[in-house]
Amino acid sequence: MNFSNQLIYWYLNNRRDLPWRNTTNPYYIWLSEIILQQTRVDQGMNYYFKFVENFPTVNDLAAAPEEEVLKLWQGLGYYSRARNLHFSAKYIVNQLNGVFPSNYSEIIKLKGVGDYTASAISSICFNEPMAVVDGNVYRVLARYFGINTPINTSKGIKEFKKLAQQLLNKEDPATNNQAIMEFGARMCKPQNPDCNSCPLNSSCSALAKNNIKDLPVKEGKLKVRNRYFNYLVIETDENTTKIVKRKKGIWLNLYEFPLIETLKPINENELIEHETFSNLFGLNNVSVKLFNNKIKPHKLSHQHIYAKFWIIKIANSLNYKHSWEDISKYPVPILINNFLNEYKSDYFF
DNA sequence: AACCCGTGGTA
DNA sequence: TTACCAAGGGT
Repeated sequence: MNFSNQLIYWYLNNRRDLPWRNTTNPYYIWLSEIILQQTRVDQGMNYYFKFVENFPTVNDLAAAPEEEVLKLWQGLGYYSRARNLHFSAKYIVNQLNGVFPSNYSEIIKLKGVGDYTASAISSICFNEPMAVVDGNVYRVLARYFGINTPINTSKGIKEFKKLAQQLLNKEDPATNNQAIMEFGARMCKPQNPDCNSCPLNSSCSALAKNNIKDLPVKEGKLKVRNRYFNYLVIETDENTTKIVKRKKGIWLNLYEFPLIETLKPINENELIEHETFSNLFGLNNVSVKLFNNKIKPHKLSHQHIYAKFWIIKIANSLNYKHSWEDISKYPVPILINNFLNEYKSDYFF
């Protein structure tokens, strides 16, 4: 048995029964693939159920306001996935008469769909012989064939795609693609792979050379940027506050409290003297109190955000019309959601 | 090519 | 605790 057929044989005896494995409806496969980008199955599962339930068809998704889509996506991260998903749903309904594209070259035109996702959908739903190359495939191929080309270079991307395509079982690309990914996720894991019970252990290069921990090779290291956020949590006499929509960068189109970002941590006096602060409150009589004395950084892939939540009490409620109950309807970053849960738990539970 | 975009699990 | 990184894609 060749490499791919051994993987398929293993897969047919070891596959998990996942909800998106019981359908070839391209809309559902698309949903699952977008949700699972850079996301573990355990983390994405409930989101898949939520999306299928709230948007049973691509028409339902297209008809929803973006805020509703982002709210359902809240907590999953990489929110451009949700924005692109929604954009592409509208494209399918308005430009393609609601018919999901049925081949690789049309599928990859969808926003948020790259080579991996187009290969996955076209093979699983339409039996098109396009090999998927995700993190699992890089790892399995690099180890088994002893390839040390860095996987995050254009050379590596081409090399692994070509090899995966050569290895692909063209009779059953759907099963082959899912087999190699499942194999990478559960047998040839990043740490502590189960080499003892691996069906390929007698011919694996990395096992023979004892360099499993060095493969796959990744180039460069991402640098983490520190940012200092000062959120202005307004409390008016009428029990209202204010949130605003983010217009750029991280958490685009999600909501947060009015923000003053600084290059270094600042204290209360520096906050009050800040230009943005005086522009907002002018000569109004406000009281300021820091909610979180202990600042725990909110860690993203390449940013550490040190957020202070300043409670601003003000009599005038003219410009601050959000009730605290309303805020739970808006999509917010986890950082904001965690604060809300601590600060106004009465309203949310 | 280099950088940006989240959150949570694991060792 | 830090570091890695997960069914990647856009610019």
